[in-house]
Amino acid sequence: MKMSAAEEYGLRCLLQVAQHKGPEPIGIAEIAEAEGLSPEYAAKLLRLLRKGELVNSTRGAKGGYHLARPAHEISVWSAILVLDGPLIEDSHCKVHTGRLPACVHSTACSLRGLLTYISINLENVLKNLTLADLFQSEDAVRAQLEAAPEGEDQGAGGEP
Amino acid sequence: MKMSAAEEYGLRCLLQVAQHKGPEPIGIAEIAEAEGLSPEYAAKLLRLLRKGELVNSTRGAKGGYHLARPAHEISVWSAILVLDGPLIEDSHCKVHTGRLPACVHSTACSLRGLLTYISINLENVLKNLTLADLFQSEDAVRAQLEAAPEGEDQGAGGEP
DNA sequence: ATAAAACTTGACGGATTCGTACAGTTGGAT
DNA sequence: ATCCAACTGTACGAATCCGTCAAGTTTTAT
Repeated sequence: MKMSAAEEYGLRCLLQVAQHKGPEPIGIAEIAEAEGLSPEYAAKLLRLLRKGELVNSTRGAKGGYHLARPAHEISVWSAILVLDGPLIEDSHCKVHTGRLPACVHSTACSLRGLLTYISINLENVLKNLTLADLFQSEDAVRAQLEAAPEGEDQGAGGEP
Repeated sequence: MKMSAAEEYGLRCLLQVAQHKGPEPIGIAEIAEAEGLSPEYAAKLLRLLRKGELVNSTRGAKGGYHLARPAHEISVWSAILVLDGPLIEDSHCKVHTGRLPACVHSTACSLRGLLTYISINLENVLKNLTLADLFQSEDAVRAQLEAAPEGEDQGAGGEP
């Protein structure tokens, strides 16, 4: 139950894009410098974000990245999904023939229920937290999260 | 944000120990067979659980493992901590000289606030879920978790 | 057209995790 | 006392993830 490097640094890069002011897109060099990453690594992460349709890229001179949607419409949850995939795969308990009612493992797979719930819980919490919210300070983020524990919509969109 | 193999299989092995009936401890061979793991791998995971003081071991003939405490006093959270360590390390944002108010990263480390909150949220949810609760079916586990969303004590102990 | 800036892609060592293998130690049963 | 079941610990190859590198492609500016 750890956050992967791709998630952490990918999220940081995404925040750099979101934070960038001005009509011109932000370049990889600038993002990499701001986060202390190599330009190549930043590029790799940005590519992930682009494939996840969280950012768009402009090529050529004066090119760079910009958000695909406004910051307050991009949820932290969607970024995590793009950067690291889902917490629990559909194939977690592989069904052999297609007619297996319980998990192949002996403990009747109460673990699957646990994992599913953890995933749903996390999704509910992070779906309503947007990039715009993360601009605030550390304390403000915690306050924000605690104010809307679950299933509440506070003006953000999140997933399309 | 994935569950590691050690967490998953370690939890399964722990459940096998908890589920075992009778005064005699359960052996590695039996646990491994039940979960479809190699005896050596099961032994490795059980050793972790032993070091975390979640199980005790009896050596010699007729030896094996038994829970260190009753199943309803061992929380899923404590097992996850033992098997995979904390979600966020204290050293996550390393402080260089000891007087740095903000994270060394440029985005003022709203990420740390995010991570801290995710960790606390998960802890609150899983602290009150015990091994005994996991014996139930998948649906029952979800119902149980949804019934006690946060910060409620329902008779379990968890950490010593 | 040409050059320069910027992104794209695949491939590559190094580190960590996964699962296995094997030698060593402990302790109950005969 | 001896044997054997059972746990303990280290060491190892395989797979995956991390981060880097170099070659390639696209686009703007001159």
